[in-house]
Parts: sequence; C-alpha cells; structure tokens
Amino acid sequence: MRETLLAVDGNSLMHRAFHALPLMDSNGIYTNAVHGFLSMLLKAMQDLSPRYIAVAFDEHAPTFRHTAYADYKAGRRATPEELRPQFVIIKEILSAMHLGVLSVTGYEADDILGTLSVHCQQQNLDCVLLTGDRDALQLIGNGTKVLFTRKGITESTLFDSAGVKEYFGVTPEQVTDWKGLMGDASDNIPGIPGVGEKTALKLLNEYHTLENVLAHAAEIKGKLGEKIRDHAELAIFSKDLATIRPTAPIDFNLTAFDVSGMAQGMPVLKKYQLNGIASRMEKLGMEAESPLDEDNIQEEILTFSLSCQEEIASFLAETDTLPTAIHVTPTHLTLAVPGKLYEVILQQDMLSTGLMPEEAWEALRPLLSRKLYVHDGKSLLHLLSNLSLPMPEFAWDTMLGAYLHNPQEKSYALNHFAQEDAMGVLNLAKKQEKMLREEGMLSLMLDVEMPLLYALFDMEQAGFQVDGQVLSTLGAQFTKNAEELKEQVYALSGVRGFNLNSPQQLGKVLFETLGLPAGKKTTRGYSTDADTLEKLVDLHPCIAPILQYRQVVKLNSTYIDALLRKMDATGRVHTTFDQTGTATGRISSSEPNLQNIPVRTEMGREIRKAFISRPGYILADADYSQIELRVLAHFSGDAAMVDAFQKGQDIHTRTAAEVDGIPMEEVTPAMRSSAKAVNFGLVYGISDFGLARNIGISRKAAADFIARYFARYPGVKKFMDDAVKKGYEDGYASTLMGRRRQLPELKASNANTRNFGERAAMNTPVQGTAADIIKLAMVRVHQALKNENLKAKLILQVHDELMIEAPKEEEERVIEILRQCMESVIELVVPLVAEVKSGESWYETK
DNA sequence: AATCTCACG
DNA sequence: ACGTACGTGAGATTA
Repeated sequence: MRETLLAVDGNSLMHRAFHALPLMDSNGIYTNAVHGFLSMLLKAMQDLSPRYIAVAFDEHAPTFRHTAYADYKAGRRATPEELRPQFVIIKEILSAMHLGVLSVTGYEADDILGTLSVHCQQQNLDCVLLTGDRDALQLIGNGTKVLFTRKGITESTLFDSAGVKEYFGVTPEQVTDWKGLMGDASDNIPGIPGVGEKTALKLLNEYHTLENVLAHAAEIKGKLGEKIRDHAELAIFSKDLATIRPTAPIDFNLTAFDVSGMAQGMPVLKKYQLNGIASRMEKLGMEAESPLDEDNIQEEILTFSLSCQEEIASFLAETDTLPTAIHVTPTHLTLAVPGKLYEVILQQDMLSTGLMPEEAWEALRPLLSRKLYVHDGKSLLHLLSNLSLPMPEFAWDTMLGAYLHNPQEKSYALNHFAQEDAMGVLNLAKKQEKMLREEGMLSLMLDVEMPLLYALFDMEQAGFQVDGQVLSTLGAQFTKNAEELKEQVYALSGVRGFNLNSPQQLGKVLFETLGLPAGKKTTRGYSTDADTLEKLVDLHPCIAPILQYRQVVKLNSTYIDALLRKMDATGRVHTTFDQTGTATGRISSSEPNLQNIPVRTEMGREIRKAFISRPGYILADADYSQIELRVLAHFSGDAAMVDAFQKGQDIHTRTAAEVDGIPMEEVTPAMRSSAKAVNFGLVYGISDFGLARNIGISRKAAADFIARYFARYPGVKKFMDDAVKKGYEDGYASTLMGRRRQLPELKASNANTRNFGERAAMNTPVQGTAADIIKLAMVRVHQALKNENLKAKLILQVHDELMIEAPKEEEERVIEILRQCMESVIELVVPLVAEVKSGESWYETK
C-alpha cells in the first residue's frame, strides 16, 4: 500500500478554526484556533492514517511589512489581533511534534502545498491536502486528493477528481478558469464584474476554458458578452492570480516529518493546557517518552593529557541547559578529532574570574595548533579572551559557510545545520566546502570572510572611546529643548496633555481636532511620519515644533541615553558586528548600532563630538567616494558614466548636464540635487513612483526624467535589464566576488512580490559588490597594521567608511595605509577613490 | 509581538 | 492590475 503525506494549509485551517470556535483562554493566552486546528488534524489522522505530516504557512516578503504588504493583506482579510499570536503557538507545537512546518518568503501556503504534491508524485506517495481553500482543488489528480473542511471544524469531505466535478460542477483543471471568471473576494481576486458562480459554471460548461470563453466572446450576446469583452485582461489576470505555482524552493526530507515523533509534543500541549487534545492523542496510542538517558550518550570523554595524532579538530563552546536567556553561558568546551571527542568542563568561577586552571590550559595548547573547525568563531574568540587564553586560528567557520550558501536564513544557530556537537561541525564543514566550491564562493570564504572574522573581533574588542561628559551635556540641552517644544505644540494646537510620542494620539489631534488634510494611512489610522508632516508645515504653526520635537527626542533616547548605558569602565563602547545579518553581504552593527550615528542634521551631528580618540591618539577616517555608482559604472561599462569617473568629475553634476543637455557649468544646485536622487534611485532599482515621492515631483515628470536618463546612459539601462533577466534565469543575484542572494520572490504569483524581486535583482549586485570590496579592504588594512607592528587599530566600519584609532606618531602612515589598501584592493574600469581625514573626534573627521 | 517612526549607508 | 525605491537596528507605543 502506498504511504500518504498529509499536507496542511496552516493559514486556512487556523482562520477556519478561529472563526468556528469561541475565544478560549489559557493563562490569558487565546488558544481557540490552536485547539480547533489540532482537533481537525487529529480527525484527519484517524481517517487517513498518514505516514507523514507537513504544515505550510504563508510568508510574505519582509520588505512589505510597513507598506504594500499591510495594504495587500488589508485588501484580503486582516488577521485578527486575537489570532495572530496563535500562529506562533501552533508552530511551536508542530515543531515539538516533529512535524514539518514549512514557509518560504514570497510564497503562499497553497504554493507550498502544490510543491509538496509534486514531490509526492515524484516519490510515489499519495498526497492529501487538508484545507478550506477552494484554490487547492486545482491540485487534485495524479495521486493528490483534497480533504476539504466544511462549515465548522467537525465536517470534512475527501475530494477526488470526480467528486469535485460532481459537487462543484467543474473539473480540477477548470478551477482557475472558474476563479478567473467569477473572482474570489476573500482572496482579493477581481474576476469579471457581474459574473458570479452560476454564470461562470454555465460559460465553462459551454467553452471549457477561460481562454476559449474569451476567444468566443464575440458570439456571446447581451450585457454578459459586453462585460466579458471589456474585462478580458482582468479575467486572465485573475486566473493567473488563482493559479498555484508548485515551484516553492523547499528542500526537505520527508522522513523528517514522520508522525512517529508526535508524542514529543505532549509537554508543549500541557504548557498551553490543551488537555483535551493531549488525551485524544493518548487514546490514539501516542505515549510521551521519557527523556534521553544521559548514560546512553556515547561520547568518549578523555582528558587532555592524552595526545592525539590527527591533524584537524573542531572546537566548540556548548551549553548543557536549554538556552532561555539571551546571553547563554557556555558550560563546556569540546574539541573533536575524527572518532574522538574531548571535553573541558567550564566551572562557573572560571568565567567570572576569567581564569582557567593551568593544567587544563596546558593540555589544550597542543590541540589548538591544529586546523580548527568552528561555528561562530568570533564568539568563541570572545569566550577564550575572557578566559585569558591565546587566540587560535580557524580553518573554517561553518556559520560563515552557511551564510554564504544562503544569506537569508532566519537563524544561523548550529542546530539548524548540523548535529549540535563538535563532530557535527566537522561533517558540516566538509559539506560546505564542496558546496561553496561548486558555487564559486570558496575564495570569498577563505580570502574574505574567514580573515574578516579576526578583524571584526579585534574591532569589537577595541571599542570606540566616548566622552560621557559631552553626551550628558548634550542630553540636558536636548531634554530642555524637548520640553519647550512640547509646550509650544500644546499652545499652538490648543490641545493639551496628549502624548506627543504616540502617532495615534497625534493623528487624532492633527486630522480630527484641527481638521488638517490627512495624507497616507497606516493600518492603525493616519500616518504622521516626517514626510507627511512636512507637507503640512504651511497649514498650521504647530507642525514645525512637532517635527523638531520628534528629532530631539529621537536623538536623546536612541543615542544619548543608549550610548551612556553602553559605556564600559574605561568609557569605551563595544559594538557587535554581525557578519551573517544581511541579504546583500554587508555587515550590520548592534548593541549599540554604531552604523547609524547621526550626521545629516547639524543638531544630530553634534553627537559625533562625543566619539573621540584616547589621549595621545587620533582618529583616521576613510570614506569610499561614490563606491556604489562606481561599481555600477564598472558593471555596465556605460560610456558616459565611466568617462565621468575617469575624469574625476562630480557624478551628480555630470548626470544633470547629460539629462538636461547642457554644459556642466550651467547645472544649478536644484538640478544637481534631482540628478543625485536619480542616481540613488538607480542603485535601488528605480521606479517613477519612488523617484516622484522622493523629490516631490509628479509621477509623470519622474517617468520622463528616467526616460531621459536611460537615453543618455544606455549601458546602465542594459545592465538593469540584464540583471533582472539573469535573476529570472538563475534564481539568484550575484556580486563581483561571487557572493549570491537567492531571489525566490521572482517565482511568486503576486506581481507586487515579483517587482520587489526585480528591484533586489538590480540592487544586490551593486550593494553586494561594494560590500565585497570594503570587506577585502578591511582584511588588507588589518593585516598591514599587524605587519608593520603599529599600535593603530581598526575600530569601525560603516558600509563605505573605515575608522582607525592611531597614536599621533602613526597618523601619516595610517592615512597612507587606509588610502592605499582601499583604493588598490581591486581593479575596476573606473578608479576607486578613498578620502581620508583625521582628527580627535568623529565630528572633526567629517 | 507587532507597528510606527527614524537614524545611517 | 498592482504598489514602490535598496540595505540595516532601535526606541516608544499599542495591543
């Protein structure tokens, strides 16, 4: 007998369960949908006895979080407040049950169901899709059936092809034609206006497909024919929307979703007081097992006095309790050579005193000279540093390997990729080496990311000196200023006592009490962002002080207060650089984030006066000039753009001159500023709408501007088109050094999602290559400082900027090293230019 | 936990 | 037909 995969549309079932059941409360947490979902799942299991279960959830492109996504969702059905957190709970439970929980950015749950059904066909499995969404009916056939939930949660019907025809009047193949004609309000599919279920059925009975209906539209009489002819394109679009694309990039091993592990979810069920579900599971013969017996874990624990002959080893800091806190304290160091595992237990006092017993360290020493394989080497270096141990060298970091293979994983925790022990790291590293070689990223790994890890470690350890006095004084000034501004806003608006920090309350005052014209809307009401408010400054005197208040309060809370809190005993702040945090290859900075210290306004820039060099030292700060546009010039080979950089011209002035067809001397500041916005837009994957919004011109004027730009820079136009084409062909975008970013959005059925993917396809090679370049420059600078035995240290990177703190006497040499390393790191068709300035504060170096 | 706003390149 | 610039991190409010 063939085995069955039960594939569940998680979103559909959760919504259905939520609406079918009254709100239920467990410790103040709503669990009605979770309860209903599991109830339906158990019922389906009883009926079908599946061997495997996987549950798919929608996952939209993160960029749409604030804008398009919110609107798009609102157009369909907003997820109720009481339901949203239940998705987190159900995923927790399903994971604990060792069932598949699948979601892919840019794909809907039914796309994943479609993909699963195709996998099943290939693997000779039966597939049953559990859903309440009629869309899924189109997937029936070739061993796939649909278990369709009816009203409520207790009834469901198993449909095969004949069943669908009998019940709905259409075949599975006709489901998309059907939807194309009649639409579906709940899915935001328009269909042909005025065509409902009955009319659609009649048409399909006669013409069989939507395309055929449209082909014969001329012979359909009356108002109906007219409507079909008028809305042919809309119908095709609707059909397209309703069509499930079984191409979600999921790679999984079905055996991982075997139902035999379900009982392990018992503790989590108890946690949410889902006792009814738990007892039903027990009746189905699922017993909770006792946890693994420690004695059965077969590890050979030896002491370090034994010598070992193998050349390689993995080195790992582990914890033996579940990580509950954010900062997990390691409890032992493990070191593995093939076939053997060594372990050092870390006593609590070692960490607090920063000392490790001499004999333990003596035993470790010979092992640390091996080729060490690690996961998250930078963190390990911090740990060893706290224990006063010397810094070993790593041959491979599997966290970085995983990042290069796919820079968009949600987490790079070891257990997402390998058995969570030292031997797992060795196995994983071996696999990664092969993968990265095949993908052409081995050099990027070994020559850029691996050495960069040490540079970043040293930078984090060095920290940046902060003058707390300057910050406090500035903070007091800002606080006083904020009070005054708040008072002004209350007086000028005539409304007192509302919370100025609350966009919701502010919106009410501005757009209801004062009756000012509202601009954009957000999910919660009126938008009050700076863009919107700036349009209102001339309409009411309270707007200007509101904007100033916002600015001052932001500076105070995000920079002054936070930085003061992060200073160590010597007055330095130590950021954490995340080498695996971005989709494009950039690094990010957090706790505190030193990559977004204010500079654009004078008041904000004042904060940089607090970032200083230690006594006797200076700061040397180097900026790449227009690195992204230079990369674009290199990739596109565009004659005019390359010419501008080769001649050392101001690129924005040159652009304005080109587009307006005038000599560069006649370019006005306003013209240059518009051209600058276009140049920025190019790098982002330009759109007329975006440009219009950014510089406040009409969409038509922006479109015209872009057209004229591309007429003058045809090479750039071609690069953009090719980048998108390449994205569709390869499924990913890549940089000069071979870094990749997958573009699953290009396969989405949602046009909006695809457009996003296209812009990412244009932007990623540019932003990513710039990231490659500065990373390699950092490695070179770091090495140069070491080679020359300088005391100077790299302390900061801000995407196109490198900062060094150096003794005064090293100033000249360090400036030269920065310039030299940054400009010669790679040869493009246009020169790379780094501008270096030095001073005693970050403010002075700008 | 999600949303809004805003700081940077 | 559809809505938008690309990439981040963080604080305050709201639910």
